[in-house]
Amino acid sequence: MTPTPPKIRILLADDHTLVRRGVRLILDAEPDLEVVAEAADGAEAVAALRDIEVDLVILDVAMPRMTGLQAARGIARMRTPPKMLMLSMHDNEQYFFEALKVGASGYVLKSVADEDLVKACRTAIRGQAFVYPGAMSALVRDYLDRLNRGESLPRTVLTEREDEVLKLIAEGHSTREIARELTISYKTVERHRENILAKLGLRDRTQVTRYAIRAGLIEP
Amino acid sequence: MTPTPPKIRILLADDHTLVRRGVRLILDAEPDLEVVAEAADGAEAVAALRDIEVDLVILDVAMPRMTGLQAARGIARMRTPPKMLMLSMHDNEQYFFEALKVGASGYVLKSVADEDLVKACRTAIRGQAFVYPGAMSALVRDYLDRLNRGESLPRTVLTEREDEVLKLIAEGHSTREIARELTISYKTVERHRENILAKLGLRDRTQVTRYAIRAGLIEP
DNA sequence: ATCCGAATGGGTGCTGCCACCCATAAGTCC
DNA sequence: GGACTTATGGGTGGCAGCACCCATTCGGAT
Repeated sequence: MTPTPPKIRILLADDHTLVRRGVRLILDAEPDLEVVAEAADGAEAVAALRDIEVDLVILDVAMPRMTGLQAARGIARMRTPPKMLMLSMHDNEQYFFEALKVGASGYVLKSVADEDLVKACRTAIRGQAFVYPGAMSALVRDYLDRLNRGESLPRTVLTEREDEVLKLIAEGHSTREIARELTISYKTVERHRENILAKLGLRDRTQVTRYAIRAGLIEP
Repeated sequence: MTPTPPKIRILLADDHTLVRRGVRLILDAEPDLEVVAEAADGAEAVAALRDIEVDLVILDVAMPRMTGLQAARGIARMRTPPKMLMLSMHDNEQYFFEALKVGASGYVLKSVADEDLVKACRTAIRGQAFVYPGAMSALVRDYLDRLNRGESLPRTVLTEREDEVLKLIAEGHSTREIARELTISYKTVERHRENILAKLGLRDRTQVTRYAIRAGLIEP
């Protein structure tokens, strides 16, 4: 009897039972992959990592209590963090960038085919970045090219001040209110807002709100 | 050899491959249930119903092109509509009421346990309403009580048209875009928006966005 | 027959948002 | 020392959002 090679140990975090079923079904069918634990939210996933050792964490981007992105930030700060693969419902560039920013090795959609999910796992384990196929925009391609050439880019898009203003905008405050809150001029807030919209490629406050919620910066 | 009883024929509509995997895995394991077709969005589901005959349609509430709720409205208008079971990611009253309003027999969360999903299917086929367990708020309980006493529904605050406008506003579309989308006047959209703000007690589009996300009407 | 709600559309005016233009002080990087 | 970024602030103009006002049509309920 030949000894089987060690399998890639996977922690699966998603709040939807049905999704966990589907993913587990696909991964456990592979000879080199094994789902060794499941978590129903981000906090649970982080807690589980303190008890068991895994090679790869598959995180749903949007989960209650602690979103996948928030969890990923925490996991990335561990001493020997496992690889991370973000699972998302949204074919969305902003999300994708957020995921890479927090240290994920890949980003796959819940609408992916089986083989792509398996491929993403193996790619992530090898330490390479995986892009969900079929939806790779020029923006994403550029980003990955730079990444592969070793260029540093993880510069946070927004400055600290812009982050503050972003949050206040997303919380529904008017420009005037924000100015009062930060004790700066109305015009300065407008300037920050302009920069935020330009940098994130958004059009107005409504989109800022959705962005901030997606990114886990504020609660809905 | 005893003849097997006819299985309940199910159409499964969800845009996420992984969810379809999970649901099919669970249902096909039951002796009396059989997933005979799948669809990746609402339009596909409606189209499929023209070709094949099913007893039950399981619809994801949020799908591209045509949402599950929209599809359900269309299906309900068929000559002999199949039973409908809405599948949602959100433990959310607004969604639940919407589902019942369009004629669904049940509403289950994607986080349900296997048995509950199976139970929901069988309950729907018997023509009874199914409420996802564990998340039945007082509001829902009241509603079902009234329903069982034969009283008419307390009607959701917003009209169908207002719901449409609400979603489009929350998705970041401008008044002009919405007018074009719905092929109505700019002023009419403004009127709907005014009514929405008044009815929900909101002040502007930003708050509408957060409300819609909180209510689970749109994805962040 | 009447009344009401829902959907449609118009007018007017205020205010806020957003896109351009401009500048300066302080800090960092090379 | 210059180049660059960040944070600060001003001006101007256009258009959108929002709050009021108004009306018509249609269908269902009383």
